[in-house]
Amino acid sequence: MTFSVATIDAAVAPPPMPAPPTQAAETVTGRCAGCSARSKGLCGALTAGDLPDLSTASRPLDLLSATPVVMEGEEADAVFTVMSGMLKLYKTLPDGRQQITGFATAGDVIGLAVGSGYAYTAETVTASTVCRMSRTALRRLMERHPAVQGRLLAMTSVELSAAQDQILLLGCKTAVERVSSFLLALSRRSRPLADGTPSVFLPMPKVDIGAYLGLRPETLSRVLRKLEVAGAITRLTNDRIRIEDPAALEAAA
Amino acid sequence: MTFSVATIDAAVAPPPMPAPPTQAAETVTGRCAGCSARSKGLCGALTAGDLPDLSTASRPLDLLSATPVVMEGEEADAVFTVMSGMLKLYKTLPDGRQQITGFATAGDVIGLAVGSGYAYTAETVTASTVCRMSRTALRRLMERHPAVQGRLLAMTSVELSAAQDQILLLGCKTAVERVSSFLLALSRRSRPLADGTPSVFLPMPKVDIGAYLGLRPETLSRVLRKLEVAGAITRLTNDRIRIEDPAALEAAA
DNA sequence: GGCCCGCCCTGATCTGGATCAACCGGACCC
DNA sequence: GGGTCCGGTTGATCCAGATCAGGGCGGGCC
Repeated sequence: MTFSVATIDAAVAPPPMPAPPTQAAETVTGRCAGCSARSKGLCGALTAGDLPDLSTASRPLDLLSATPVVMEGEEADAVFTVMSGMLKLYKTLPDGRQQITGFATAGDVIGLAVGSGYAYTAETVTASTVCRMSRTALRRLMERHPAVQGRLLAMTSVELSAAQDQILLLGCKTAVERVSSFLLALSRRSRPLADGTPSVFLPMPKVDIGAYLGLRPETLSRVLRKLEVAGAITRLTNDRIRIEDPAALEAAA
Repeated sequence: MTFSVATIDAAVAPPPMPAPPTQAAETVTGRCAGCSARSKGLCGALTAGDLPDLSTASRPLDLLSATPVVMEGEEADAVFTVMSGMLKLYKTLPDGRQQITGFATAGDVIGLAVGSGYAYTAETVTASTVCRMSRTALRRLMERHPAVQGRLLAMTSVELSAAQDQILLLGCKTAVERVSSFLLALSRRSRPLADGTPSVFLPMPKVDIGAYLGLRPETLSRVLRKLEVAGAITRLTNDRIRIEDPAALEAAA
């Protein structure tokens, strides 16, 4: 079952990125140099002089939305760094119920596996660009550059901490508390609007946000309405919310 | 606020372990050599020749039950390896609600922190022995023995995977599914009874199991009764359950 | 244009687990 | 012994959120 890779290849957004019009030498050493996620994720652990190692080890992929990247249980033969866009990571129960364990954005690394199989499915929610690196290439990179292993440990630790926060959210909090916590967490990671008020961008469908927070979409909708009536938020468009009263959300979370 | 360490010192089970009656040289190099958790946790990454490094970096502590070891938010100046006993790790909301994020047993490392403060509180549920290592000693050990960092990464990855399983449990599963999953997970990590049937040991109070599974103790009690009536389990004592029908639990999980 | 389909919202009803309350039995202390 | 305390269990009731049902709207396609 190598469905995921086949799917990725099939879903590469046309046109499949023509060769850059610069010199041929640029194509390998320069690809990573100009990468927007260059300073994030694993790559941030390397200096400019190490860029050739990185460029030869990885390959960028442009993906349409709703494209699976890794599938839970499949042979984990590669990791992916998100360069742009957003992916959802989720686990599925035998009867089809799904729990989204996280959303990945630029700089996040997906596909790190403990055993041989991926622990979750990852699928784009918007058109995205990811950078593929085979597991063996990652291992080589770690051996040659110990800082990469350190970075990997730091990133995994941050993810573990986030997962424990999510356990607290799912185990203890009410619907209003969950949504408030979620909006606050997102707002801390996004730029405020031109007028300075914080806002959050929600490109994923409401059913996915619900699946992340352990709520049905109907409940999410009702909670958002309640927060709006209370004056804590304003729904600008379907996928953007302005935080009117961060303190109120903080109190509700 | 160094409440945790002060508490630990105060709670060391008397008598405070008299100096071993062997040669003085043994006291440093030999302590780790005879450790029952020697092959587990961080220490398993080191060979016998490295034992002096380990012995000088760490110090064992005997603790009574209900003793806090690390406190959420406190300055994270040390990590602890569990040698024996069991601890509960939990997070607390401002209003006092608590979510247990995990139980730690022999070989587990607690107190790894992303920032400067511990991410959770850890407290013994039974009398336990833990081995304290300062953060700086751990850093030195990692620099001198790169394998320790690799082991740390592997352990953190396993914990992350477990945390994601718990997110799935809390976000999707019903009470019966949660309890069944919990019993199965525990039974996989424990020895079967003399007659070969699997069993689980539950030294922690029911309210703690509930706080781990996102259930009230009343609900846990009712679910256990239901599983017993269904013939899937037998309650031998208050703290030991025999798994009569693993397949039934599997189906219910 | 008109149709369809997916997403979202809202209202009505249902229900799994929480909450409230009472009781039991063992450990501990006086 | 008798009391108290604490953990566990059971029963009765409640309620937050799930489920069921219907309707609106925008975007893609014929």
